[in-house]
Amino acid sequence: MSVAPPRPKLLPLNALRAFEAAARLGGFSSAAIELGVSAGAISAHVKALEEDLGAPLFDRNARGVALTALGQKVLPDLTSAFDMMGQATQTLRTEARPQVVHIVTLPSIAQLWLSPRLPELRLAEPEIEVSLTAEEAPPNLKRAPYDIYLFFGGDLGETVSDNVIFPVCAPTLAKRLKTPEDLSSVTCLSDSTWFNDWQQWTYAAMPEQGFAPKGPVFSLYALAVEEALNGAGVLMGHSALVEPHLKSGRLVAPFETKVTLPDTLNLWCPRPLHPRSPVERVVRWLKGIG
Amino acid sequence: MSVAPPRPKLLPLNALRAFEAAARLGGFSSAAIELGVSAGAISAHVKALEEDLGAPLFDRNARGVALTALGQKVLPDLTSAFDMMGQATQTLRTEARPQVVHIVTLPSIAQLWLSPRLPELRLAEPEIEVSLTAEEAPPNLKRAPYDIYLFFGGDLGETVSDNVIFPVCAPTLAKRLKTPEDLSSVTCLSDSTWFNDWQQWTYAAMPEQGFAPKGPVFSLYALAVEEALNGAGVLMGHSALVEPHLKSGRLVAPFETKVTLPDTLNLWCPRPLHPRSPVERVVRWLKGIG
DNA sequence: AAAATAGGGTCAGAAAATCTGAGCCTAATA
DNA sequence: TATTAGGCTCAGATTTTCTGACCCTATTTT
Repeated sequence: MSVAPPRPKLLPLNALRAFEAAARLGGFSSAAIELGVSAGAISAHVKALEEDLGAPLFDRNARGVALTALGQKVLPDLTSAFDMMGQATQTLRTEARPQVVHIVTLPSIAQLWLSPRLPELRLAEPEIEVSLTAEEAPPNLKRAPYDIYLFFGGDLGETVSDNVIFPVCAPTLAKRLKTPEDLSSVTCLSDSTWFNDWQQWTYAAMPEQGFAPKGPVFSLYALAVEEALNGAGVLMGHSALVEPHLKSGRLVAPFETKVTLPDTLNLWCPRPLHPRSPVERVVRWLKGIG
Repeated sequence: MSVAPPRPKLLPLNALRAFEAAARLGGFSSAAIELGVSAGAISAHVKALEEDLGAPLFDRNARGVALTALGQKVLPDLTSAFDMMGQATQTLRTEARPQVVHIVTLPSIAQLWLSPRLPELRLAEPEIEVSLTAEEAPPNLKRAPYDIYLFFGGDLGETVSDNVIFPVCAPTLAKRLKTPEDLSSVTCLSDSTWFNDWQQWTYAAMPEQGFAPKGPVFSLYALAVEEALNGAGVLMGHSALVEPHLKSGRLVAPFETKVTLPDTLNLWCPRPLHPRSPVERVVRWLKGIG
């Protein structure tokens, strides 16, 4: 027996959160993404926690980390605690400003689909405030402070819009495109996260030929749309996202073939919808415009 | 409807903890004590939280703060969440180092009662490590990382030692004290938190006379004991705390009258005791020496 | 009525925490 | 043999948090 140093401090909440995320997601880098910090920050938090405790929580391998028995034992409780905390803070936020509806979606949807339609909502529901956040991937449902998630694919939620793709371009460029095979002679604009779109469509339009798009790759779909409007090349259009430009005639679809992707645009809400609540009203409106 | 600024950040955990403590304890200063920071820190945390939320959590009055309806609504959930978190972290700590037993008690008990007896425990249970923390008041049971609480009074737990008080002093000084009335002619040492002891005892020893002790007041009982050993005055001795000195003869009790206070030294454990666990073994030992 | 007390607010400066970014390491894969 | 994925470390920068001193207001006490 010995007398340990006095004053066992409480464990730091932020370090616990880092550990919980790393343990739940199975790695420091995933945790870093979820919490929006660098992996080094997670590593430091976990290390601090382990030093506080005097026992390791992870076994480190070159290929990643694995929970120790200790880590496995406490993870479920810790996760529940943080879930509960997330629930409570969400309630707090909702009660504090009930008129604000927090939507999170892809940057492209935010900019090309939702944003142009918001004035209409503003007219229909003047007392509702929409907070719109763009994320490349849907954040943790139980933790993040959003009321409405709008992403392609996933099992949750219900379809708001089909995901139909087909090439589009400026009218001037369209004159040079008679058949799909002509695509190999022009610049093809791509979005980095949807690079496969070209494969998908050309497989349907000209199944007997391989096709590799030649042209710049954009990290933001909206940038690619901008370039297409400028006549810089042919873009694989997503129906929901290019529809306004098709209507206005600034973009045209040179080919007949359209491919419907299985990953539709889905809407889901982590919390129950109260009838006539602002969230419910926005959801209803979103379903209506899909 | 309007589009609010993007990226609603998660609410800061530490600010939530500050708010929860302030709300539960009914004031910023109490929260500051519980969390071991200054009141200004709590104030800042709550303010930050309110700004994040865009709604007040407290109504400020000159005499203190009162929860708003919003604050009242979310407090129970938040408290549960933090309780759960405390529970989880406690499990974590216990599992990480099962051989460590965390005891929290008054500085006087730690120094004068427990510390001298620890070598005995060290012999009896060599593989147990005791972490001993001194606090003026018992910390929040559900949150603080202690296994054993040892304080005077309170409704919880069970008595480990009676609380009997009577004047003590160095033998040389004792010669000048024949009757309790002689106390008015000598220096009376007091402990600031137990200042009433003199009242209690003199009421029993000489009920017909008022008595106000003249002499220095110490913030630490152990300091007062030290002074008494030096012959600097008469101290109101607590049986458990001066017993070793009485045995060794370095202090003597000049009067017969002893007063048993209702606030006994109580031991309690916030968590269930597992048979033969380190905590259970230390508890058994503590009860044995009381 | 004046003084003392209790509880908060605010501010500047100080201290501590946290984060990043670059480079290193290891094992698995190509 | 590269390359990749995943982590580690460290220094330095940034942000958060804390303190301590001061002010303010309403009770309570004198």
